Amino acid sequence: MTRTIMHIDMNAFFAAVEQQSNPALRGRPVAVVGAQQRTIILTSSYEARAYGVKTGMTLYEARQKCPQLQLVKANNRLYTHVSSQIMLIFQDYTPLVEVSSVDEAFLDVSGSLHYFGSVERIAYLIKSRIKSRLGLTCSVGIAPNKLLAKLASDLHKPDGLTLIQSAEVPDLLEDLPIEEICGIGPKTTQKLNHLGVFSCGQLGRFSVTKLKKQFGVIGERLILMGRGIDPSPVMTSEQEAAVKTIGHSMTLRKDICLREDIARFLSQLAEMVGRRARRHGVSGQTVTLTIRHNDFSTYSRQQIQAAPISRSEEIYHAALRILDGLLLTLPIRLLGVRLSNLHHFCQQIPLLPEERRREQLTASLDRVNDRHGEFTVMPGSLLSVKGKGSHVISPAWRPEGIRNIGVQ
DNA sequence: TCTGGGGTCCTAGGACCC
DNA sequence: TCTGGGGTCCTAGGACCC
Repeated sequence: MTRTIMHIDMNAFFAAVEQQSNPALRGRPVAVVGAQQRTIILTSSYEARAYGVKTGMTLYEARQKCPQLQLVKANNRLYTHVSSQIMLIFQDYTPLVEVSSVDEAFLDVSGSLHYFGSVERIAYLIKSRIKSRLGLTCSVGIAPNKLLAKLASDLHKPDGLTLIQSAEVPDLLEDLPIEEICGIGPKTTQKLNHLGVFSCGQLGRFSVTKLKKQFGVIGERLILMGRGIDPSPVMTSEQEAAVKTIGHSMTLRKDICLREDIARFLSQLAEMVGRRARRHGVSGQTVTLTIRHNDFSTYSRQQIQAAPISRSEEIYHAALRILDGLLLTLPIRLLGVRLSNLHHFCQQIPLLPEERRREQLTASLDRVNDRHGEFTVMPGSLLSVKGKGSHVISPAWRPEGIRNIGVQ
């Protein structure tokens, strides 16, 4: 059966939200940056993009490109709040909503087409509601599957609406560069180019055997990608697999060397991880310590615990044991603590339909929050203890207000 | 005062067991 | 006077995404 999948991608989301909440920023080159000292460009407005400012750039680089760039520190509470309002709008058009990130979602509208007349009508309604209620634009892609819907939403930005019909897929893909496909990154592109594959058309016709030899399991998927085939369903938060790892890491304001400094940060990271694990109702048996040195060399070491743990002190001590087994020679720039091998230790089964719906919403918002690291760490500078000069990591940031949003 | 943070999935190699 | 082979688990790292 032919499906109708919609991918909705908010345009320059963080920057657009900032411009919306502060009119002085409208029409100007704006970049949203992390709250930490050592940060990068998280998102930039279209005005800033015109100067070449891009996600991932250092502040220095961005300022070189655009000296009058307005830098705004990320206001995660605001973005999550706006995001949740957008996700609620989607629910009015289909229950099959997959929240894939804070500013993106897939909708399977196959079953609701007849209520609204056409898929274009649904797209129009969604776009105009987001625009009038929140003042934001989005790009909508419509196609028979997620892969193509995602591709479609990328074709026209900002404020785009792109429909890909099954019949036009071969023509569209024939000359499309492979790197346009979600899932084919720089390394894979490079390897494929080396094999003489540059377009999706070429990829779709390439020898499966050769691709499997070079890429393993991915090889088969690559062929399908080249042909625009993707049977994966739109997964609601209910259907989605349980979280598999919970971790926090942070680039420190200054590089550190002393064990007591390292230990202090580890205890804070362990607390953040533990708190989140307990909130999820899970404990984990594997603890991983990640270290990045000032030369950017990065490595991780893990240890299996005798039994699953979720208490912060236990996670902390596990991380410390790993640390004490290492020979450190360089200053440390980043520390990370991760809990995996997770087991559920309690189950809640909401019974009432209302409760159930609320649970579902909470779960998707949790994902919105949890998937984005920049939402979880507050600036150490804001919380540092006066006089002591210590860097203090905040508790995992959580939008308290979110749970109070009416579900109507 | 150059380079974030949250994840998922896959793989290669080694340990270990039968 | 020789050196199997399958399976599973674990570890560390890499590719990729937002």
